[in-house]
Amino acid sequence: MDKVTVMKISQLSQKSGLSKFTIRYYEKIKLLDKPQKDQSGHRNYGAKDVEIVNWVTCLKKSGMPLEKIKTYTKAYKDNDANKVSELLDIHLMKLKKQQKDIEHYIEITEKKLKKLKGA
Amino acid sequence: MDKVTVMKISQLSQKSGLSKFTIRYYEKIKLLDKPQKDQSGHRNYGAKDVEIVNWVTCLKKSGMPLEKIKTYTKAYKDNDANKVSELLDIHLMKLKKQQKDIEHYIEITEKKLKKLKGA
DNA sequence: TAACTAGTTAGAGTATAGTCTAAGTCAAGC
DNA sequence: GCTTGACTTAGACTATACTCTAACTAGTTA
Repeated sequence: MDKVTVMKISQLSQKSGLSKFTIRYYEKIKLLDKPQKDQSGHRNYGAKDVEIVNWVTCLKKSGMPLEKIKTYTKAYKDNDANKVSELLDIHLMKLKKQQKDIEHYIEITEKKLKKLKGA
Repeated sequence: MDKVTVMKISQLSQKSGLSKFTIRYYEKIKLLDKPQKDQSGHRNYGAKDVEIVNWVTCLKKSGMPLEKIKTYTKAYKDNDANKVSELLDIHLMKLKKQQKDIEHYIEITEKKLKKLKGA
């Protein structure tokens, strides 16, 4: 049998951009599952974990609080497709609202700048 | 002389959407100036204060931390137009990055949803 | 074998941004 | 003149999300 991608916490940290502290913290608050450990008790992560962590980061960066992300990943792990779509639909609406807000803030900021530089 | 708009903290709270606690908190951390007080020691706010608070809210909602907002409002009060434009330019760039990121997250989310609903 | 590196744990500490409480003052209406 | 309601203060408390420390272990390298 050939080896599947297996990595320790440092590599997952590098790949995901999250610190080792944060990864362990996410495990502590049960946002991430406890991974398998090797004979020394060190965490072993695979490609699937990278995928999950990156998706969590995506949700987090778009403003979803960790508790909500937890609900989402739970539904995901439970294969509850209905719940997942429902949550993503809501998330999508929020993103679109955010998009509008930011557009608005850009306008305001540009107006302020124009006024400032014109004066 | 006719009366200029004068309001107490409750009305400023209503007009701005910030809680009374938050307004006093912003004063405490020196984000907002101490307003004038009436004979009973109650804060009096004017139209200019509403404007400032709304602008602070705008900056905050677009992700600027309070400490940064403080720097900005300081430059604004100092009439340091150069500093203000500089800060707003940086802010604008961040907003545009945010806009791109959100666009990206919307795409990802829509893709996930399509996959989920198609399957 | 001794040092070095990377990992482990529980739990303490930090940063940011509020949020609320207790105890009090003051003006208006009944 | 007393209750009611809106205000005042200092300071304690909460929530969210990390971030780090101390004390330890296990494997590798000179």
